[in-house]
Amino acid sequence: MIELKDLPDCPVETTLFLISDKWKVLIIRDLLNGTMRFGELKKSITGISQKVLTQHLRAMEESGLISRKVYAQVPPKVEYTLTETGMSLKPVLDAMWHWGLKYKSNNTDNRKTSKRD
Amino acid sequence: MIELKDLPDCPVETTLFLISDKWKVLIIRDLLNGTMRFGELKKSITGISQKVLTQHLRAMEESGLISRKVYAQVPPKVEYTLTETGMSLKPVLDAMWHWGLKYKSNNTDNRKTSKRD
DNA sequence: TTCTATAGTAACCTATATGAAACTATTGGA
DNA sequence: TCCAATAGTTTCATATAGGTTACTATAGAA
Repeated sequence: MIELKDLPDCPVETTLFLISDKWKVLIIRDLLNGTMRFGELKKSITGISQKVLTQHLRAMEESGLISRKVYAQVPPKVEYTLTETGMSLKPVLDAMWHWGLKYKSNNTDNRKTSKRD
Repeated sequence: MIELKDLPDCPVETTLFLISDKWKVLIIRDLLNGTMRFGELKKSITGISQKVLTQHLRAMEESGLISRKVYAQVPPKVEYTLTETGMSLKPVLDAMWHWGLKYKSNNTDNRKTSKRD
């Protein structure tokens, strides 16, 4: 379990400590829409390898962002769900969503009105 | 200059494309309080090396997040300031700030009420 | 009996990020 | 004359992240 003393003083850094990672943010983005199985995550997150996905899921479980539920069946079925803590990251992701949209639309506008290329 | 076609479809990924990086976020955190000189940033961001700071500042200039102003004097004086685009990341950083605070306080509470260690 | 599906793990290799240290330019001051 | 100060750049070494492939378990279906 992560301990308080391991966390940076600055709250922004604390957040970065837990999710300053492209893959983790993308996992959260997907799980915000609900529980997913391992294979679904792998399909959904373009470019992630099985190893890296597993590593990040383990780390996020460790820091209390997601929970892992194993079904005792064959072939295996494992479901990942955001914990309340993980869910509470929604405002962060929302802010990123809005900013990303705006950045792209600004880029478009600049291109239209720009005098040089 | 970064072009629209280089950006991912998902707005969250677009944001990550530009700031999914601990150092960049910390630079933005500092510059949200106003213009800073190179040396001030270096002092303020614990653990960053000169080389890495320079690299990230260059990249952020490239993506239009910050502007760089060189004063023609010796010893050199270079100031970095968030552009409007960079400034518009404040809601993202704010959300991270709040979340970081909450995560830490939850961690404290859990520790107090937890039955096992 | 052999294949399929799923969620991994393990070993090995490569790529990327970062760190450390030396070096640069230039002016004013001791 | 030589040093301090600032904002770098360059080179080389290392650390961390990620990629690839092979391997595992096991119930049920063909």
